[in-house]
Amino acid sequence: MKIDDFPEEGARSVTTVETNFRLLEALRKSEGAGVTELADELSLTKSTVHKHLTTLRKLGYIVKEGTTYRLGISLLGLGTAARSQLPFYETAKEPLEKLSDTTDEVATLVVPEHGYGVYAFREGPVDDRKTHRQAGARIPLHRTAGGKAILAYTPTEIRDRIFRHRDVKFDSEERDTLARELQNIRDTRTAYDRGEYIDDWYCVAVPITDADRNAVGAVTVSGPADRMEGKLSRNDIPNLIGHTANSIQNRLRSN
Amino acid sequence: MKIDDFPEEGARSVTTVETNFRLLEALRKSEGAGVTELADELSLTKSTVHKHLTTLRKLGYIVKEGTTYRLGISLLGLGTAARSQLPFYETAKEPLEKLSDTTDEVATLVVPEHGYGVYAFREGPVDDRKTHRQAGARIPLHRTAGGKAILAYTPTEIRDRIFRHRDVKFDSEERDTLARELQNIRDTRTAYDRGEYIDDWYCVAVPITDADRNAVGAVTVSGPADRMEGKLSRNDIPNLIGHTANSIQNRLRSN
DNA sequence: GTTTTTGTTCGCACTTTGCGAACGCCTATA
DNA sequence: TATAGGCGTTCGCAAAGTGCGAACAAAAAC
Repeated sequence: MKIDDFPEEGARSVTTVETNFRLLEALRKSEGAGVTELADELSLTKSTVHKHLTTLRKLGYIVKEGTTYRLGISLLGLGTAARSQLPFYETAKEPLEKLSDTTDEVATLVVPEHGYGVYAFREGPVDDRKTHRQAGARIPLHRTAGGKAILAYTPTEIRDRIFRHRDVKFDSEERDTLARELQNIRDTRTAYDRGEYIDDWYCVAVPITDADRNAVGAVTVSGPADRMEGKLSRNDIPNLIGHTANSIQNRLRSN
Repeated sequence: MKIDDFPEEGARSVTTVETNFRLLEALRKSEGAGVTELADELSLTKSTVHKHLTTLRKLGYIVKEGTTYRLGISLLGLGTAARSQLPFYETAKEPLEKLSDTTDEVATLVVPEHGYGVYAFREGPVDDRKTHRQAGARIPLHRTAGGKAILAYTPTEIRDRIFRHRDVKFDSEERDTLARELQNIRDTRTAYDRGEYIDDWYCVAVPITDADRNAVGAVTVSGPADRMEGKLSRNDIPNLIGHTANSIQNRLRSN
């Protein structure tokens, strides 16, 4: 229900709000920007950008330092509220921290949300200022370990709807390969990404499913290709992830 | 600069954006709500609310399950991006986790932002679904330990500007009491909140200051009054916090 | 000292918001 | 099974407010 929640095309929407969020996303990427810079980037006039920024500043969601604008820490409040409403977040947090500790790699909790995977939690030995790796970042479902773990436990028609919406095209060969891979994931409960999504970055994932065997999330461990290669050959990682995922899943289902 | 960043009164702003964020804040508090409920709460028509929700859904920031709308995990991305742009967040995280571990209480990093304190980080043994205690939540500066630690290292004229903006009124006695307390904080580098802000909840804080001796944040430890009372009498907590704050401060200043 | 680039303000045309009313669906109750 | 009241959704339209452009101010670059 949640994973493929898209409004119908042509549904009426508020363009002013869209503009506003384009601004926020621009600020997210640029870590501090001025009015002209943002206006150029988004093809808006300076006055429009200025008015929007002033509004956000008044609301306390962005901050102005000298002549540059930045996202405000207050924005975290919306995200953490969303996260705490996840039925399994509080129980997942500790096991994930432990998982990251024992593997000494990055552990994440991925959750499906309108056709993407979204990191609900991310913890590990990597100081990461890259926004696309932080909690809240969106990742493609069909090219990541966590995403594929989720897709493997998602009904076909929903899967197709997602691909259609996200404009993911497969030729028939790619389609077969994916189908085989998903079957394999269902057999082993383990999904892999060997540098598919980010070069030299390996990731292993185990799905979390609800009582109907539909994916509600995935637990992942990821790290640099060479280091992960070694750890994987010792074959302990998938089991550790599996235990973490299972304990979260059990506590979820016993509610 | 950041702490008292307010747009001039009467500055032009975009009312549509304000409405949209009122909606998001309503969703934040209600953990899932329907169109009618939100329309009533915000005194808007159902059609207006519906259009805004559809827009946010299209952008992927909220999610519709059946007939209720919830905040989406994607919102986390904006907040984590803001946080990672803090010059001392990455270095502060680990010491704070350790502080929470050794004290076995909640440890936080509070940062000043337009007249409030904002939790940039919060970690501890309390499963907290209350939004006003999560990372990103805003707390009053003059009634909390973290806030007072920050105020103690903020120039008087900025302090007054904040109080004016946040509509905090003091009679002359209260003003004197606060002044004495802030002086005491400067002498000891330690601020206390003994149930002032939340009943039966004690908090201890140490400021983080920049090279000009202006506050850029505060490290706090907090917990239930009785338990904290005991721990404080053994007098180890303020020192632990102090060490954590100092190590963050040193690394910040050596950049 | 001059030129360029930046942020900010203002008034206005036109896009768009937000409203109200109507519709259809589902649930509760008789 | 009928019916009433609740809900979310759709639509057209008037009023409102967005977004533009031009002009100004202030700072930075040359």
